[in-house]
Amino acid sequence: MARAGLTAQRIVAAGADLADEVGFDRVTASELARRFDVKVASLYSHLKNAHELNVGIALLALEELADRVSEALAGRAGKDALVAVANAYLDYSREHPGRYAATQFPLDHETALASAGVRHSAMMKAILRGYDLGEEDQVHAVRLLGSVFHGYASLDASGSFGHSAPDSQQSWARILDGIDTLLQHWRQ
Amino acid sequence: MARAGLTAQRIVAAGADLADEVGFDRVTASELARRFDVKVASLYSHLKNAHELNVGIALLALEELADRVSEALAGRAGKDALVAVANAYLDYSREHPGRYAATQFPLDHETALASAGVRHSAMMKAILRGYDLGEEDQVHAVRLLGSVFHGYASLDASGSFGHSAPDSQQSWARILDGIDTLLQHWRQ
DNA sequence: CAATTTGCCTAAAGCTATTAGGTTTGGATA
DNA sequence: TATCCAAACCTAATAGCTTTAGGCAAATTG
Repeated sequence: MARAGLTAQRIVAAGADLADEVGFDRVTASELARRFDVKVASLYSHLKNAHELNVGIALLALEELADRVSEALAGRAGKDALVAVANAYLDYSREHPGRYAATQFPLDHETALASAGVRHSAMMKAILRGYDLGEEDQVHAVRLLGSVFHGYASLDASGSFGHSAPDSQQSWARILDGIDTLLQHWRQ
Repeated sequence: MARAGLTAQRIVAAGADLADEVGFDRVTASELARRFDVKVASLYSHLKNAHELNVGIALLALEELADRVSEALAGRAGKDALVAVANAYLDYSREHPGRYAATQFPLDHETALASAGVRHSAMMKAILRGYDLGEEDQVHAVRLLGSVFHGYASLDASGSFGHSAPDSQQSWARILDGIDTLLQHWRQ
């Protein structure tokens, strides 16, 4: 019989698609095998185990998201940059809920250092160039941005902002206004 | 043989403890059965299925957390209230990571309405009494608070703020200062 | 103390993950 | 072109988790 042409890459990519369809936590090697019309064991020639599959999806998602953020950040500064990056995160989490969930998958230190997570930190700091913050305040501000972006995306995805007026988009705009103002006046 | 004295309540409570030990996503009926020294099938006389177990843990955690927040909020206003509530969330997520993760478990609309989630919304709004916000801005502000509290707790738990200086606690204080200021000047 | 309900058990089927070892296939090489 | 070999895929088997069905024993109740 013809070969399926499996690759760690292709399996991980299919896993990412599956995650967006059914949720990151429901990605199983069995289902992927079914989709490739292949026996489950065959996947294990390409992946050490299910954990490695999850890590792969996480890394893929972090890269994709970093690319989008990078694109959003290019040629922008100050509030423009803030809003563009914030929307890049929120849009990604909405378009790719499974992939976005994967970005939260805990990576061991070494893997994390080699991941696009590093680019994410750098880009968060880059946003702050438009605001005048000291070295230490930058760290605090990056943590605030991370919390707001991730927290909002997470609650938005879980439907917490569901069907109560005013709609989520308005709150998001208002919150970003607020964060912008806050960053401008960060120094007491 | 003597009976174990199982109850839906007891099983859910044990599940919550297990969640804190090994993570919410690794809570299994099998492990709980082992802990009660009982066969797995026996649990199914008390719980419809594994999903119901997860929902139970989520509801338990939401109640506990609401109690803590309520306690923190009592007799406080303005920034005092903000900080106390924020710390209630963060402390709970640190002391009970599994339970905290459970609070994020998606509940169907009906269950959510009957849950302590309602108290949480109310208490968030209560924080804002100390700040002078219009009806609509309150919704936006509640969403901001939710995002920051949850986002920070989530990233803190995942170790994102891990071992890089300055430590997480300082950022948290600084962020709450910022949010307080922001709420004071929310009206343009 | 008998009757009935309730609690827990045995048994079984259907998933998923993982490992070990065998066979086929397709491309490289002689 | 014939052969070889490594990679790709398979069969088979073990083990754990979930869920259902039906049975026996312990508690409760009259």
